[in-house]
This record gives sequence, C-alpha cells and structure tokens, in this order.
Amino acid sequence: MKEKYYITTAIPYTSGKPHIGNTYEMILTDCIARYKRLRGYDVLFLTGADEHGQKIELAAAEKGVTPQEYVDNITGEMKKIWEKMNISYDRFIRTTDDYHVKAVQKIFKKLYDKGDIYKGEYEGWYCTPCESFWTDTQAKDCKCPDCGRDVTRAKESAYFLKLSKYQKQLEDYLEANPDFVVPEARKKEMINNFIKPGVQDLCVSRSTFKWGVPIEFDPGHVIYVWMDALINYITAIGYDVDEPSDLYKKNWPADLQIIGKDILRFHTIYWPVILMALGEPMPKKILGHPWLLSGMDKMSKSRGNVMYADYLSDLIGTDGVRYYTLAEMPFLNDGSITYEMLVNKFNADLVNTLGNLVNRTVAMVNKYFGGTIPAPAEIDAELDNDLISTVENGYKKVTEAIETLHIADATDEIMAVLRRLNKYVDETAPWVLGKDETKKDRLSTVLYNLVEGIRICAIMLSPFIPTAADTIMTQICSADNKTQLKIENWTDAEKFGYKYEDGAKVTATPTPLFMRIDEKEFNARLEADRIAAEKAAAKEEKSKAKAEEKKEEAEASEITIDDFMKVKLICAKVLECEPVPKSDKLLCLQLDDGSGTPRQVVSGIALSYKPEDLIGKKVTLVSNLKPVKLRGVESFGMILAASAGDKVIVTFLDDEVAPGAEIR
RNA sequence: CGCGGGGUAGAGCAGCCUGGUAGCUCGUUGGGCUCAUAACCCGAAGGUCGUUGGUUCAAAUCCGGCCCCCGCAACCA
Repeated sequence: MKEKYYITTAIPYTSGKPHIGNTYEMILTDCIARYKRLRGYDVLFLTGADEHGQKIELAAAEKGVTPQEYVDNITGEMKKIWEKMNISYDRFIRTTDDYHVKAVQKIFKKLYDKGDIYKGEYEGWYCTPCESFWTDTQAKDCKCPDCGRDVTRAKESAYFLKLSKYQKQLEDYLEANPDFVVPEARKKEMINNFIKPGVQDLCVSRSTFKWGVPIEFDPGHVIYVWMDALINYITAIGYDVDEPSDLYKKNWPADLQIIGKDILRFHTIYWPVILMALGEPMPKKILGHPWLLSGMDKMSKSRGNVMYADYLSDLIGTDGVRYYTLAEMPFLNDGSITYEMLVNKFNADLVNTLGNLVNRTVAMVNKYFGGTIPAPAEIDAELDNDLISTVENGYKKVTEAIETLHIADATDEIMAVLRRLNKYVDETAPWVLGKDETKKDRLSTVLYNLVEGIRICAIMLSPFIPTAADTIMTQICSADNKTQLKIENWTDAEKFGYKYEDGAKVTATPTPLFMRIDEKEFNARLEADRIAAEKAAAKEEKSKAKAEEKKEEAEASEITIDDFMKVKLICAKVLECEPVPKSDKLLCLQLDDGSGTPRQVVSGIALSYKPEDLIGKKVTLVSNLKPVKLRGVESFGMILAASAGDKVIVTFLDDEVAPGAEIR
C-alpha cells in the first residue's frame, strides 16, 4: 500500500483577492505535493478559505451584500486563480462549510467541558461608535485608531483557551523535536520571543460582531479565528471529537504544514496547544516560508504595488510565474519580484537555457536521424562520462534540495544540469560530426545523450512547471510513438541510460517551449494595461456612485420603521454660536447634547439666522451622523431645519425638553 | 545591553557550522560556433568579504567591540 502524505497550506483570509504573495504559498505547496506524488506517496493536499470575522462583515456591508455572498465571490475568485496556476489541491475547505461549523462547535464544547476553555473577561479600550476593542498600543492617547474618537476602558465576557496549562508540554515538545519548525532561525524567534517569556491565555471568542461560528451554549458570542480557522486542518478530513472519519485516521497527523512567517506564532503555539488539549498528535513539520516582496517593499494595496498571479500568468504564462516564484524565493529571507526581474529570469532560464536546448536537440535529431532517437554507439569516455555524472549528481542534489524544502536551490541545480547539456553540444559539435559519414556512430551517442539528459530534466522539472515538462516529454518522445513517455516516477530520473522504444521519434516540428519576451514590447503592454485599468476603475467608481444615488432615491421614497430608527434624534441646547470663517452659509455651533461635553456642529443656516438668534435655543440634533469637515471645521452631527424658499427654518423645541432627550 | 535575521564584484545570492589563494546567476566586455528562439560555448574586467580589535603559521570563515539595514502591535502568505 502507498504511504500517505498529508500536506496543507494556510487558508487565506477572504477579505480580498489573493495576490502573488499569497499565491506563492500555493505554488510552493503544489510543487512539494507533486514531487511527493511522483515519489509514490498517496498525497492529500488541502487548502481552503478562512471566511469569518469582522473584517469580512464590514467589507460585505460596505459592498451592500451579505457576508456569505461576499465570501462566495472572493472564494470563487480565489479558486479560479488556483486553477489558472495549476494548483493540484485535493480538498478545499471553507470555514463556512456546514460540517466545519458543526465540528468546531463540538470541539469548542469539548474543550469547555474539559476546562481548557473557560469564561473570563476581556479588558481593553473600547470605542463605542466603532464597537471595537483595541489594545494599549493601538489606542494611542486614548483615541480610537479607526475613527479618532475617545475610547474607554471596558470589559466584556469572553472565552479563553488555557495556553498556560500546556506551556511546559509545548516547550518539551519543541525541545524533543528540533525539526518540528523550520527554518531553525524562525523557531528560535518563536521560542525566545513568545514561549520563554510565558504564554498568555488566548481569547478565543468575540461578541462585537456576528459573522463567525456561534457558541451554541452562549448566544451572542462567536468563536474567534484561532479556534475556527486553525482547526480546518483536521475538520477538513473529518475529525470529530466522538467519531473521527477513516480519512482522518489515515491522514492525521499532517506530514507538512506550510504557512507564512507571519502566522508562525499561531501554528507553533496555539495550534499545538489545541491539539494537545484534544489529545491528538502533532503535525510532523511546519514550514514558515518568507515573503515575496514587491521590489524591496511589502506588497500592499495602499502602496499600490500589488501584483496578481492571474495577470502575471497572462503576461508570461502559468509556468513562467510558477518558475519565477519557486526559483526566486530563498529558504529563509524574503524574496522579491519586479516586472524586470520576472522578464529577465524568464528569458534567461526558461527561454534560453531550457527552451532553446530542447529545441536545438529535437531539431538535430530530425536533421541527422530523420527524427528517430538514435541508440548510443561510439563513446568518448572523457566527454560522455563527465556529462553523465553531472546529470546523475544533479538528480541527487535536486532530490536532496526538495527533501529539505530548499526549493529554490533545486531549480538552480536543474539549471546547472541544463547548462551542462548546452555546453555538451558545443564540446561535441554535432554539426561537424553530421558532415562526416564515418562519425555517424559518434553522432548517435551525442544526440542520444542529449535527449536522455533532457528526459531526466523534464521529470525533475515537472513539480515546478508541470505543463512545460509534459510538453518536453511529448517533444522528445513524440505522441505518435506506440508508447508515449510519461512522467510518472521521480526515480525514473535517477539513472542515465533509458532505453527508448525502437524507432521512437522526436516531434517533427518542435514549437518553442517558451517565447522570448521583448522587454520593450512588454513594458508597452504593462503601460497600456495600467492605463486601461485606471480607466476601468474610474468608470466603476462613477457607476458605483450613480448606483448609490439611485439606491438612496429608491430608499427615500419609502422606508421602514427600522430605517427610521437608525437615525438617532435628540434634543440639544445651543451654548455658543459663531460664523465659520471664509464661508457664507455656515455657522459653527457648540451644543449641549446632555452628555456633559459640548458637541460641535456646523450648520448651513447663516443666511437665515444670526449667531445670537440661536444661543440658548433648543434644537433637534441628528446625533449619530458620521463626522465630516465643512470648510475645514469638524462637524459631529446635524441640526434639523425646514426649507422655505431661500430661507431655512430651524425646528426649535420647547423649553420643557431637556438636552439629550430622545426624539421619535 | 529586548529578540531574531542580514551587511561578500553594478544587481541578486552561495561560501561561514567542519579556518588554508573568494564562487554562482544576471549585467558589462572580447572571442568562438552556427544545430537552435540574435540563442549557445569560451575568455576578461570588476570585491581591502560593513567596521575595528583579538586568536592563529593562516580568518569572509572562530572570538570581542562598534556602525548600518530588515522583521518582531492589530489585519495580512
């Protein structure tokens, strides 16, 4: 029976479309999964989408869709990109999947009953309008980092995971399993910074938003990301606290979990503790990979330097993107991508070194042997043995590199073999041999060796650039042969000297594997696309604004009582009032809204009222209006007034009404 | 002295653990070849290996001081 190999990626958060950096993790994992399949493992490759949380709730609200609709859309887009990038995942889990939600609830309940999750109090700085908690460092100067208003010290009840209980066990485990977390430097970082100082119990529930897995026995609370998303690795394959599925029993523990260095903390501390609490075994290895930077900077939307895999694939093809990210990412340090680097590497490695070698070899077999792959005949020991040992050593080095997860080193080694093959062409000069009938035997060996070297490289390349690797195989051993050579076993690349079927042919008309990219044309296209994208964005913005307008109109015609109740009207007394400088219509009022601190409101009533007319009067205030700046003066609300031709008449209230009183 | 990573040719990196004349890819440059996608192959130029002390017959490599860059708050691969 085949040995199992369970490999996972982190499940990307679905607040937005994944960029090339996110995609790198998928490509990396895919490469290893493909390699393991070739090694004969029964591979289970899991990925998925993390679809809960406040950020998604907010993003959905902004777009005017339900959170579920929102994540359906993003996850759909994500899957399309994975498909385009040739990601061979076997299972895809969404944290909104029914079975996952149920399993999470059960796990939560179990740990609660066991006492590893307890109800406590979460304390922090609370911003009432934003309904958010912030930490000390976030709430600088007691202001909400989101809206800038004052925050207050507040507590809410919440559930905690007892990390402290497992501190010792966790330390012992890391000690006893030095290879659990790689790279080594990353592990040190975790131990020194977070474990040794003592782990804090982790808050695993929220009550400030709704979009999450509800805690069944305590309505109003949802399970927060760590107890939800992290658990996907086991729920996806049917973990259940009572009856785990056969799939689970077969595959857990995972053999390799690949994650970004940023979430290593959660996977080396929280995740193991959750498993310990459940009494399940640890995953065998966790790889915290570095980041792909855009030039020297972190990729982020606000910097405008984000690149997307699907676009890059349109530019240079899926294999080009796969190759670049795999070859360019170091094991420990961050890698970097720019369009220029992308084109350079693509041309140098895939076009010149690989593509050209295949093309010239196939062309020569056609030219000198009518397309039939010759059997080796006359050997030049010195030249040939050096070539063969380079190829076979290359196989060893590539295998070693992949096994230790040094993926970029593996691509380097393959390129070194390909360069050696190119050199061999020059050393043996087949075009000279071809002119002399007596050198035919020698020529046979030379071309056989080249084809054979390419066959081996094609196998080694297939985890990296699967489509191109298959194409190479059909080119050197053409599809019209009785037995088409297929890439099936990694070890088929181990030994130089494959015996090709008698009369096996190369393809008659080899098309180049990769077309050279002209940098000038490429840059022109980039520029054109950029302009087109800008135009499209502007257009979208416009139509969005229009739609919004329409929507507002539609809403204005008839609203429900709920809509009305959204508007908080209160009574406010005018304390001070003065004109806003450099404006004709604006007055700036200081109001007593019953809260004790005066509230500043700017109102467009200067044409109808003088400041002294208003002082001491009581007005109707819309108190929950989003603050705005009018003529540079901030306004926290709006006072109601009726229009009468050019004039406006403020709706004054009776003296009897106290400031702060609600109006309905 | 918070923790960790890094500072090696114009660019990107390897070498450091296990000291012994500094290596790879790209770029620049001279040449060769013509099977091939103006590609491929060979040669050259270019580095006081951040700085400064020490250990040693010998240090990029080991030890100490100093300087500079990056990551380490939430969300983020």
